[in-house]
Amino acid sequence: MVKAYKKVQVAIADDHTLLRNALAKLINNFEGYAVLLEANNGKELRNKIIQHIIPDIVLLDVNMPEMDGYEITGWLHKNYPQIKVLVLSMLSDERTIIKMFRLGAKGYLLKNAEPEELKRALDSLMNKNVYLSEYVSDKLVSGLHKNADRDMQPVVLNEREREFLRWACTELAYKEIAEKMNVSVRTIDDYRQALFAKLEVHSRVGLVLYAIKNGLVEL
Amino acid sequence: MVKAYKKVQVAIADDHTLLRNALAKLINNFEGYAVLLEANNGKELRNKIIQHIIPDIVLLDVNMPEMDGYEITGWLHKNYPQIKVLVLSMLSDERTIIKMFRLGAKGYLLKNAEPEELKRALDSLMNKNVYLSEYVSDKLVSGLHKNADRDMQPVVLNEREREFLRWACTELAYKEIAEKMNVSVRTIDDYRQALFAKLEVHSRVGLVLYAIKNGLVEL
DNA sequence: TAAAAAACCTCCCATATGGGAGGTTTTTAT
DNA sequence: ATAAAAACCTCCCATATGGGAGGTTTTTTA
Repeated sequence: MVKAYKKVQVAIADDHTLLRNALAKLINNFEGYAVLLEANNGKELRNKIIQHIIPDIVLLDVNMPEMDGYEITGWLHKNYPQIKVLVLSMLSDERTIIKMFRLGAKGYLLKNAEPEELKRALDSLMNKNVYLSEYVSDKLVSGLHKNADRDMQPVVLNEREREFLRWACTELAYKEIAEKMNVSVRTIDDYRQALFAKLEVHSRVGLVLYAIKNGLVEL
Repeated sequence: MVKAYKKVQVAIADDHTLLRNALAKLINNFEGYAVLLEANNGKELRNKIIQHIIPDIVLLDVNMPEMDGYEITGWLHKNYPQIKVLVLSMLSDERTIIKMFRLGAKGYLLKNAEPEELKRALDSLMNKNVYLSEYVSDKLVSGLHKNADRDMQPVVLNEREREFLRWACTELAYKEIAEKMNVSVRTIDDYRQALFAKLEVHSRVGLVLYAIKNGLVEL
């Protein structure tokens, strides 16, 4: 605390209070870093930044209520491009990783990383403006290889499709879903086919998995 | 560090290294508590305890690879009943909570709790041998109300059923799963029926939802 | 205002899924 | 040693699901 140089200011946004606080402690113990602010979700983070509490680095959970990691990353990239976003996630799928980098993230860290890796990531972000673990680099490269186009533009669902998707994550048969949504079973078939195409799945289980992975349903 | 009295020895088992380490820091900062050991999963924790590294309290994640929270809690309760288990979970469904308490857990904490609540929980565990947050008490009571019998005895799946359940959370058809598991489709039907009965669902979507809610599959 | 797309529909068909009645063999527990 | 259970199987049947060809009506957008 008697250091003369200015510490790197870190912001943490994560709705898991326990993890967030613990992370803050961890980071405050890192040489040269200090936690400037903590937020429960993207909206809270944005509000504080708007009030001129400007961190150098934002440590961000992908899945948050109110304003998730995607939104806030996009907003930061647009309005405060100098703030470096380090994504902290439990998910290790290509899509999420690629999506976050496209939105402007500078690094991606899995939640089961070692604390040393977090330190390395922060250092790398300050020195080289980017952090890529071997694991993430692999995912990025192989991901870019595959579908240069489709994976890049985020999937957009309309309200009707989202509603159907939520019902699909239910033990109701399509016939029953049709009744719930006041349409014929055939229309449900159309929703299903549209979603199958958009989400690149071919079964109801695929729909359920997508919906859960992307937080479109409550568990 | 110059305290005269003996600190309460805490063990942490969680596969999220970052959270685990951070939690350790947090707890080491609590007056009167010290982290004795950290483990990546239940099996690792068990091995250390067998080697006579005996904590007073175990802080346990429900969802871990190798040996999950359920197994290790049952094992601890049977072999080291004096060790108090505090469950740390992201899930807040009645079933999980009730299951853990039946298996011998002494407290249940959500991962988005405040650090203060963790401190309170630890204190309560040492003083009163139990910790119930208001939230968890509610869930317990309402849960007990409903199905006094079935919900109480924890659902036990065997290895074959768990394997099938993991495949069920896949876009593979049962026929393909049968090939993967080297059994006939009819045998798969048996697994399915057994699971439908045990988990009280009646569709594949129900299986998927259960598996995800209970952390039996990786997302 | 014309074209496109979104929202809804009918009829058809193959395969997947869920459910029931029965059976053998191997493993586990008493 | 014997009973129970777990693990595996055959055959049958009804419904659910996934996929295709085609159509009307309303809303959006160029």
